[in-house]
Amino acid sequence: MRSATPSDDLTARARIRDAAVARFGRDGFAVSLRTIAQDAGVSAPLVLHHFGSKDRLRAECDAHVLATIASHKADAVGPAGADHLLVELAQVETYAPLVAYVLRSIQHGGELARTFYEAFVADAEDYLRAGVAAGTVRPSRDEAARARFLTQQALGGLLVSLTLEPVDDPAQLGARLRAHMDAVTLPALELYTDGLMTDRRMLDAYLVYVTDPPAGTPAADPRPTS
Amino acid sequence: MRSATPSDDLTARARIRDAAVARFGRDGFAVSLRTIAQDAGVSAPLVLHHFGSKDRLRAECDAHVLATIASHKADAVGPAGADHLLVELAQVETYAPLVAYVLRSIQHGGELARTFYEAFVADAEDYLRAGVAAGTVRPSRDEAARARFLTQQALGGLLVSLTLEPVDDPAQLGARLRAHMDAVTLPALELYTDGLMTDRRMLDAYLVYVTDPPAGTPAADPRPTS
DNA sequence: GTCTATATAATGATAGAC
DNA sequence: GTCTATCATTATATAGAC
Repeated sequence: MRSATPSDDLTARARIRDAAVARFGRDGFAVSLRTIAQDAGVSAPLVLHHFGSKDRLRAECDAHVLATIASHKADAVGPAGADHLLVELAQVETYAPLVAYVLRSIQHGGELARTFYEAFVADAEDYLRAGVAAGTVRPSRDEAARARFLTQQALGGLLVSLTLEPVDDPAQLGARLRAHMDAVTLPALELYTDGLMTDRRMLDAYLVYVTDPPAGTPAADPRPTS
Repeated sequence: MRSATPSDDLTARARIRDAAVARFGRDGFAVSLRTIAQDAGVSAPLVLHHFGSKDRLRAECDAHVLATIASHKADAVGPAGADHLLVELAQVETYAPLVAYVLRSIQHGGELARTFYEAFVADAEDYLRAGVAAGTVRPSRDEAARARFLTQQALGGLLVSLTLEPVDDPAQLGARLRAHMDAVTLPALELYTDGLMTDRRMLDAYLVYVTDPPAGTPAADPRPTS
């Protein structure tokens, strides 16, 4: 294994790839190849010599980020949901750019985003199932929908927070995400512990509605949309 | 009052503005002025003649969307949160492009996004306060943080869903958002009614931690981050 | 593998006729 | 107010020397 020190002691190809991951994550996918080349200390055409096109460069970044995070997932997995994993990973200086890239990816959509999202949903489902089995988590009438819902909201909340108040210095991403967790932990734990409502009327009304829909109204389909 | 039929019987300036709102909402803010001009049935330089620059055109779109939605908010306000308002508005054909624009705006960040977000948070705070006063909503240890949290998550969930599975035909935005609500209602109502946990241990542990933080650890600041 | 020089296409913006 | 013609800039991408 090599030292994890960035940019030193890497093939130009890898240096370009890392620079691209960092820039894409920092500024979005509209950054020019020139900027990336400059970051990597090479000329713009060399980027294309190695990767063929901007799209293929991005695809390679996707693959690299996916593989790297997947391989280090086992380490970081605590009692966590989708957002927790990202927040914890971002604390490690080496992984922060990858986390930024993942978040940019989800913000913009695309294949990698869906892949990560589905993996997060699957993780959540596992974690919730274990909780239900252990008796610490209440069962749901639709476990799959709940896992999807919780993941979507947690990830979305993180994204909204980060989009509306962007991180200027990439080195501060970890601190920024930690601040987000700090702001969110109390209301989240309150909600997860006691809920929001004082009675069951709304839930009961919905359950009646969904089993016996009023005429002319299509029955609500509890299948996931995304 | 004029008929609401789009594109007909409007000054060129207004037609351009509407075309820009629709295009920006549909394809994002990277669309070219030429495309917008074509949609409006005018030449590209005329767009600049009327608005000066692309940035000022976008600013005008922001202002128009904000004013229009604000003026029709009173109508649509039911027992709703941030997302509910947008979903309901998107059912009305005339407002769907404005909703798409707002969502794009939040996805990309910027001034309008923050303005809308803060308005949504304020609405949620009002609505929750009324619920607490009426005895239908449990009180929170930090009402402001809870309003922010719920708004952020609801809006973020909507955004993630829409980003990962984008709407192709703009006319279907309303149906798409309704499908999102359908997928989300059951788990949301379950969570809001019964919570997620079967005991209070995690919440109690956090409350102890936050009032008496372990040495060396900075006390968590429950202030909002965004 | 890496560069300089260049081709090509698209964008925001301007000039000036009508 | 609206157009056509055009400019300056920037983007991705290619050709070919070293």
